[in-house]
Amino acid sequence: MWSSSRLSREPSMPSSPEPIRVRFAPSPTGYLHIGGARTILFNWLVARKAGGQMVLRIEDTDQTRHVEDSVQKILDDLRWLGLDWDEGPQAGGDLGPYFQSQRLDIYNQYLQQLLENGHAYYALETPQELERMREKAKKESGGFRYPRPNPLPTVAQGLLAKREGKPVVVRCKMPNDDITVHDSILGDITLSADQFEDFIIQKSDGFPTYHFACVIDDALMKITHVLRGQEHLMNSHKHVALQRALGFPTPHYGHMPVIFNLDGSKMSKRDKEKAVKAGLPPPEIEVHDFRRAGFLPEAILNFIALLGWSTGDDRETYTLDELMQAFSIKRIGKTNAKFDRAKLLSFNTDWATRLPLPKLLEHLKDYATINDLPMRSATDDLFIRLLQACAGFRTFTDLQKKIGFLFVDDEAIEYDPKAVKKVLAKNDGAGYSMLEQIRAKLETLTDWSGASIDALVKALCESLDTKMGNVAQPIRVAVSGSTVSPSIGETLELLGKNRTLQRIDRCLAIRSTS
RNA sequence: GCCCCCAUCGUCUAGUGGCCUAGGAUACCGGCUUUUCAUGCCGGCGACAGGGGUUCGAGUCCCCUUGGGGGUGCCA
Repeated sequence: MWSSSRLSREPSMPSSPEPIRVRFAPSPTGYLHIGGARTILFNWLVARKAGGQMVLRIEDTDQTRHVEDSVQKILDDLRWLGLDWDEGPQAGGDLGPYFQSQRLDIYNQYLQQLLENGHAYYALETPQELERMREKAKKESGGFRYPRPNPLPTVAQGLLAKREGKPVVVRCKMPNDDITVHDSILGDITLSADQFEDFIIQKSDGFPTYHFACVIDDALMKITHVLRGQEHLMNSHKHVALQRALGFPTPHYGHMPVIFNLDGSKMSKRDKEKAVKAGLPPPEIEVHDFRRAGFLPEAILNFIALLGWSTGDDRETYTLDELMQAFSIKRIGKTNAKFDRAKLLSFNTDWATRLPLPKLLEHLKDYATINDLPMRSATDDLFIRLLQACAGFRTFTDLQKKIGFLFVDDEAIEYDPKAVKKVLAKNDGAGYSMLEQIRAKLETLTDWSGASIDALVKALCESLDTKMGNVAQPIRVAVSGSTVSPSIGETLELLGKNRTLQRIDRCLAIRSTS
């Protein structure tokens, strides 16, 4: 499952003294979001192309939002995508721990430093007080910016309040000068000092906020390049201020365009609940949704790589290895993109015909397993035959719809009323009569192979001077319950002679009792 | 409200002053292939948000307007 075809990697360039190190830092609040998948992809591509390292770090500083098992789920879907990491959970590394919740001592140490050198101070407002201030400011001027207390609470005062059990936070004292962030995608972004506010770096529960933990960890883990979503753009100035206060270098930043739904709304996992409530099928939002829906990781990766990045030529099909060769931060765009599932579908269809059989087999087994489908117990040989019989399929779900009848008991086949009416019952039961004729012929067939079944059907068509559909469709409906299955020879061969005849008999029997 | 970012077919995008009567992909429409569903092949429809500049010449540079997005959390 771990991408064994280790992508051909250039050995790291001996000429560059500073190896490129990137990170992906999800917070464990659920499954891996498709936008997060693109974030790690771009980071991964940068690292792998340069022979650098990929760090995976878990940002679990919000105890209230922590979701059980989500780290496991995120890692599992990352592996399924074929994206690996050199340091982090399950990979080890010298610069850990890689869970922020296990790094509290480290954060506290730097916090002391900032408190001592005056770059940070204790703030004593309660959340309720802040809320009131915010509301008041909103009414009066439309926006709230935390006013720095004058004089600042002393460290002694802060400590005392803490001991008394009051909610005390630590805030970063922002500089009085403008800050310019050099963004490799957007260019220089300058924010004037009057836009800054002294933001919280340690919460009253003793945990660091995202900004603080992120800046310290990026520095300590020697991260050189930070590619993240544009929603973080305004955070960079805070991060740069913190880096300066702490004496850390600033990594290279790049803020990527954001991915939205086709209607312009945010792609949110809540979209799924909303759709269900409206009686609609839930849309795929998280990587796991796509996995469960029968998409191929190669197609997903290829598709999301093209959301906000392109090479400039007309080529659209890339393997992960090819993406790595072609990738360049310089060619990341600035424009937000909408996620078009129809186009993903076409990529998937393409990859379904392009991927070598063993890969397809691996993915199909994964699909059958995570969906707990009856076909999951099939042998590799059978899976391969199914894949071949369904050539041209778009997703594994389409394949499942096409051959699912093979894994249902003969007595449990449900007949689609529409199919029965159209193919069997119409014209005074012409289809049933045809079925009786063909059943007799099939029974005498000794060589039960797709080719000879097809030949038999063809011969019957010719002798009756009728179209293939008039013969094949009644059989198809009789054995599968629907009008869709692989070619008729293939369908019957896969089912086997006994089951074929049994199903035809049952179909005819049901007719006479209704 | 304030601050920041963005702006080419419905969608993803190519395009960095003349190669653009704007290219590709997808979607859609039509045709062909076909024993079902798909696939595949051929053809068609379809965009430079608006207004000012700059220039011999603007999708490409500048300004304004409009539109979209983001930030303004003891979330990340």
